[in-house]
Amino acid sequence: MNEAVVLTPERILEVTEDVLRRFGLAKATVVDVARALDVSHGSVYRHFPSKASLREAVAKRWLDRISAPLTQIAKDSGPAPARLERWLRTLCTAKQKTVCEDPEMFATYLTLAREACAAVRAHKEGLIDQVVAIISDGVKQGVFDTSDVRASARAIFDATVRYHHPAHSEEWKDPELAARVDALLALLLRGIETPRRG
Amino acid sequence: MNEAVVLTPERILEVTEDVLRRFGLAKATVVDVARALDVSHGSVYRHFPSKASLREAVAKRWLDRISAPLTQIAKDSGPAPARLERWLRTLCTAKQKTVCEDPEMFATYLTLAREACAAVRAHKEGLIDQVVAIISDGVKQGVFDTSDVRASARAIFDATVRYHHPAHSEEWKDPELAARVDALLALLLRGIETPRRG
DNA sequence: TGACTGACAGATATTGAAATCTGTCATCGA
DNA sequence: TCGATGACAGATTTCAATATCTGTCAGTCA
Repeated sequence: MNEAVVLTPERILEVTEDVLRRFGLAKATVVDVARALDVSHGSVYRHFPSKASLREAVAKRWLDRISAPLTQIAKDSGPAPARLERWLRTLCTAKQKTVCEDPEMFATYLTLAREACAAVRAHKEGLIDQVVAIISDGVKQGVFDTSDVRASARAIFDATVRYHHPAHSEEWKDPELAARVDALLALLLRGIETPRRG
Repeated sequence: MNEAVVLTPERILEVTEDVLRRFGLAKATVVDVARALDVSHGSVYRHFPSKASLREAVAKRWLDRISAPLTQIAKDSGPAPARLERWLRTLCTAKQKTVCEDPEMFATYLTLAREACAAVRAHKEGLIDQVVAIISDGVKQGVFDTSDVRASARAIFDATVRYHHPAHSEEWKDPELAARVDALLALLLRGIETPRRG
């Protein structure tokens, strides 16, 4: 039966993603996951208290994979405006790449995320914190001008929502997408940068 | 039968909205509409070629009701920045008011709009045109600074999407909503306004 | 002892037959 | 003549019986 490999939550999650990819969200059952792991479905319940919590964990893993490269940019040093722009572009491209390369899996993750709204909330809060970090740096560097860093961070995050929120993924096929993102980012950076004399 | 009132598309649409409100989107049938009008359902098909086209017409009516007050603001004269802000606030509040006062009907309109994507596209184009008009005025008045009026109009429309696109209506319950809209609009206006010396 | 199993009850999903609805059109009546 | 009607075929939805799944737990085995 069990091929001498220990059953860990991590291994269950990997196989679950596989099963979701093969069967689709609607058809994938806990029994399928257990079968793919070559254990009884009772064993899966030893690590996850419910199917919902298993789904939530898959959603969380996906959100964490999105966050990882962004955290790096937020921690970097260097001019804040370029970093803010790179951070926003990385966020948008990450989502747009998934939907483009694997639309079915994107739809699956989207549904899972909708169910795991607490995890999504935490994910968003984490992202806002990163924008706060970059903008704070910018204020220290004298290149950003704002009286409320957190409010500005949220405003910039909200303003770009159309290009990273899955609800708008249908509109990412637009051939003018890149130009529109450029225009939006330029506008936002102008809105937060310290006016240069001249 | 017919109470001496002529059967017009307009009257059908009014009654259809009524039927949708009473029965809900899923249950409302063409037969229900015909019954409410006291005619046979064949008569309804004399004015609308299909149920889909009837639904589309209801969606269009709703979108037009949203547009109407905005068109007025776009046509007004006066300082462009204040007008742009008022236009955006009116757009956001119109949507937020519907979802707050009649969430079921809002959900109905939302589904109808999703089906009538051509009508929605035209609606959006019309709205962008209005923003273009306001920004053009601003450029003439010397208060707005942009090299591409249409790109700026789209950027501003996109940037506020979170506060007027129905996909985000769940997030409009946030008690800090007003403050967040204020911060966003301030940022956007700063981004497009001609820098003042000082 | 402690991870795993598999039988079980209740919840959920599937299925196919029956009912209803959509869209058409020959016919009616003003 | 021309809008309205209502019977009809095919598409869609409903509903209830049936099958499958979720989550539990007493019992097994290393």
